[in-house]
Amino acid sequence: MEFETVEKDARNAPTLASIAEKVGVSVNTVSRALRAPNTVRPELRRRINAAMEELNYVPNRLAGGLSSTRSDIVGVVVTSLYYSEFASIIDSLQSALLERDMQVMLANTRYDAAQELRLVRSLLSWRPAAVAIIGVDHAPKVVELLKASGIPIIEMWDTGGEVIDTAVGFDHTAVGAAQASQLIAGGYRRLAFLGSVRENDRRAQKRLKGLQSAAAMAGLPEIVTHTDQQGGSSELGERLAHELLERHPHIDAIACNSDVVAFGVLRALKKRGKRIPEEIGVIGFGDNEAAGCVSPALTTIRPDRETIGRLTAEAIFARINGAQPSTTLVEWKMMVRESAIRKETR
Amino acid sequence: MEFETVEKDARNAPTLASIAEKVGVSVNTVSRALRAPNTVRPELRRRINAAMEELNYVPNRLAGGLSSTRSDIVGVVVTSLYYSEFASIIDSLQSALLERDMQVMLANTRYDAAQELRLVRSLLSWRPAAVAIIGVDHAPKVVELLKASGIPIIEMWDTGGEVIDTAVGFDHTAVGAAQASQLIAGGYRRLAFLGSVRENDRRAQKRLKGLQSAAAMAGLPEIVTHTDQQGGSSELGERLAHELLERHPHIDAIACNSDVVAFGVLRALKKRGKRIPEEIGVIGFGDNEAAGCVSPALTTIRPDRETIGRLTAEAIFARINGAQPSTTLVEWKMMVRESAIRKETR
DNA sequence: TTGAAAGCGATACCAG
DNA sequence: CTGGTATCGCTTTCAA
Repeated sequence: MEFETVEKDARNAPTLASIAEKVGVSVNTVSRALRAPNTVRPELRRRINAAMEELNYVPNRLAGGLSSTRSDIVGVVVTSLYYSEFASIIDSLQSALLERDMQVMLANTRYDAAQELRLVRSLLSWRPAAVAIIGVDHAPKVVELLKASGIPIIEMWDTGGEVIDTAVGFDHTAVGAAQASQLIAGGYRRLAFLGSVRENDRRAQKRLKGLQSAAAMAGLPEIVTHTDQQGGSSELGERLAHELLERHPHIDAIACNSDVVAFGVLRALKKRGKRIPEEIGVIGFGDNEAAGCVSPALTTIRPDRETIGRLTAEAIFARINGAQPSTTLVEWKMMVRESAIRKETR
Repeated sequence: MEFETVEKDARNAPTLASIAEKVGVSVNTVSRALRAPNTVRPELRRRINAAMEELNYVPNRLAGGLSSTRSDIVGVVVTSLYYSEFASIIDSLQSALLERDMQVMLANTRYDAAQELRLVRSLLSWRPAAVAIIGVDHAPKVVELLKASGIPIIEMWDTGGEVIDTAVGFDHTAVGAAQASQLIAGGYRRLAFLGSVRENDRRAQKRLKGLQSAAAMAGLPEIVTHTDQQGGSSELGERLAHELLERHPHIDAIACNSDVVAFGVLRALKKRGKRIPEEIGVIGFGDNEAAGCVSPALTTIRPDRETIGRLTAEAIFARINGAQPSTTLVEWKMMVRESAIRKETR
């Protein structure tokens, strides 16, 4: 007689085979009990489930993914995790993916193109079911890799230009134009654009372009821009605002590239004794959770992040089920608050 | 003579075998060229790299993970993605993990215990190299699963109590006590605690406990608490503050469970004509990016999130390399601003 | 320095 | 409804 001692250490997690053996059926049956329960006799199914419960069985999805050549991972690439810029997109995207038991694998490029390439490559090595990525402007190599992967690619947040596959976002040029219109309607004419604009932040560049075109069309003087590569923060906004007003004291409205920067701008203006919105107007972008809590309350633009996340998940499901690529425009809203209305507009 | 036509469609990504064949070596050699380059003749290595480049080879880490029984995935479990609460932890954790080419797989429980169990199980099915999870209070089943996994488990943000393996965080009871001390030092005596406190948010409960003990020790009257299960927002803060003052008009200081809620409290108080900080003081928790931008600027507590993320990554590396479990206390700082100093303290 | 062969833990197809 | 068997793409001994 022989004894077989099986060392069941932690790295020796139960497998389908363990539980098949325990129940006295084939591996195959156990696998089916998991994926297609009604192809297995109820009583057997019960015993199998009991065994899984008892052994604390956790399926190995690496194995599952390998053999089925798809992985239920969704690669998510964002350009920053600062503040709440994309958190709520990730939040809603993830919670929608949960319905299909898909996991988010997160990558953050920090607006670095080289990093983006590296991260995309890295994500693809997990054979994700889809990739959701911020922006529609990527290095050629990134586009090539994503296209070659053959999986659904959802570009989020921005739209327009060359879309790889499917896009869910909005037109940032229009947002910039809306900022201009709002300021003009508020009674301002000498506009400036200010904020943190990274080299690779094409969205910010589009917003600036929209702002400039709208100002030009309204016959306003050229827009003064004062930006910095450094990450957006209220400290940056404060510094930039001081510098801006030193050089261009005649400015009467400031469009900011983000709300957090705008917060700093408000602080700087108050320190300089400028009355907002009477002497100078301020508009932001993003609708930070505090935008309505600063004083004066900040007029800004609120992209519907929750919807972007949800529609991205839906686009992924649709594409996986064979739907055609598409581009979906998502709403944004002008949040009119106190900081940008000089005169009563009626 | 025979022709072999290999359909190279998207689902047919190049494998180690493809490039082995192309170069005319064994699969094995290619694999080593990738993982241990200096065990391969330089010239051969060059040809292999060239072939990989040409075919746009992306390794299949599902296969790699399966055969090596470890996966370079780090499961990260947070309780919320609202605002900036944990974004910066994720940010720094991820960027530190990148050095070892490890990926973050993200899960969000939204303070739901059942969801946490499901998500942890799901993460474990990817055979992660480690799991980093917010909090030290988990359902018994969650603890059992995490322990049984045999991988490093890093509990972040909180410390104390039963730690599964390793913890990187701070003592929330002490934070609550510090809020009390700060308010007392600011000249206030009739304190209230207000905010969004989910059933499963043990950290908030600890902070409240700390606040209560410190108040009791200082001989202050019992702390009035007014909380809600609903998610934290400035709207919630505003509503709760109004309700609180209706019922307890004598309150002279409010400790808030989060800055965003505090923002709403400030708004409510101003609407009610209360002068801050003269008539009533307010203190927050979290140091939201706008805390210094509201008026009056919010006194609050700033946990060092960036360090928590980085130390978590280091703890993961250390544990993988055989180091013992440990608990690391991370600093937090009282950010003294205008909202909580009634009298000059010297 | 290189290669052959045996897994890793599932899934898929085809019989029975 | 159930079970065998071949894969999936890579890592890992062990020889050569």
